[in-house]
Amino acid sequence: MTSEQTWLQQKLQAVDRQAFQNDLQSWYMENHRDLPWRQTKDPYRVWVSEIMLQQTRVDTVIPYYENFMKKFPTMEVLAEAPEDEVLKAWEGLGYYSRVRNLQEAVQEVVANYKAEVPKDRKVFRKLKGVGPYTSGAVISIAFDQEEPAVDGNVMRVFSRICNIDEDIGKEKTKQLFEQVQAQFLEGAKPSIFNQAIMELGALICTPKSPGCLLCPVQNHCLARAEGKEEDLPVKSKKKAPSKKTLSVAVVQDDAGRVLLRKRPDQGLLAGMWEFPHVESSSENLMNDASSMLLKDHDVSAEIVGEIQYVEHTFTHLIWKMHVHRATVREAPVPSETEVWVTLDEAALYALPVSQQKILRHLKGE
DNA sequence: CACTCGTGGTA
DNA sequence: TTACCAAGAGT
Repeated sequence: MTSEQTWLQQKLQAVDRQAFQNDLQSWYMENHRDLPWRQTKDPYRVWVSEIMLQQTRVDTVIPYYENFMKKFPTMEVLAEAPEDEVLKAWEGLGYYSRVRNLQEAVQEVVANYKAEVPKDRKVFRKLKGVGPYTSGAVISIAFDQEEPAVDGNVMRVFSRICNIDEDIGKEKTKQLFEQVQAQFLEGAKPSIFNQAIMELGALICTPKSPGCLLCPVQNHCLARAEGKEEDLPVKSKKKAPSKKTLSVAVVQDDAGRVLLRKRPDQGLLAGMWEFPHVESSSENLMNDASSMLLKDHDVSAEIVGEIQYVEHTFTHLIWKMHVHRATVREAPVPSETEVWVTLDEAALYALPVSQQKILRHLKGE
């Protein structure tokens, strides 16, 4: 036995895991929220909910989930849906690769697994967008298998319960907590237990000022016993987002239609639609927009001037957008990645929030 | 490992 | 206003 395993065993032996299970599961049965995806064990629905919930709040997800399941009630329907329609259903939810990967994975399941979600975690794990957490979550919740599913809640709760001060930002730490959770899972009701840990993290064992006085497992908590609950989990700080100055062109033809283009299918905002823009220095905004339009869209336009300034912050990036109006007499022929549309029609395309800010401003003028 | 990849809520 | 956060995965 390695020293690491010995260290872990000491941590685990300090907690009565049997009693912990009982107290936690009883609490969950009495106190859990009645969320839409908890009304079913359909693995497809559980899967969709887990993808949506990645890095996203429950309150945000609920309306998207309802709409998505209404539009794509089965894996067959989602598999055959046009990608633009799927992206539109995800508009505003962020991390758009999630839904592109989900559709690709669902297509794979329909084609190669008789439209049934694989019950083997390792098989399910191979699908696009299904990582260490999601594989365990869907398999344990939908199929009630004893598999760990380590998310931020799980690491926060167990770091406090077991007084573990490893940096939860590290990949290796996540693997450590998979071992911890696997130990706690033994003899539990997997579907209940895993959801209960996450529910506890969401409602009681919160990042800031945890509700220890209301906690069903406060008597099992090593951090609480030492008054260290506010100091855990340990998490390294993220670096500040970098800034980019963009020159944006709202190109309008004689009929009042504007040019939208589709972003590449890789990288930031993949597959979403946008007003054409180019990274620019703040001194050459007009010229850079003009040459971008000519080079990328074969459009010779007259840039009239700046009509809006918008800042939009991503997780790791800040766009400082200088929006210009430009006019052309006759719109060129559209392509796969270019459309000329009225402002009302523009709303039918999947637009990220940054572009919705611009569109709203145009409509308000 | 470190970085990319969104958005809206909160202190 | 800044900073951090919320059921992570891909590269």
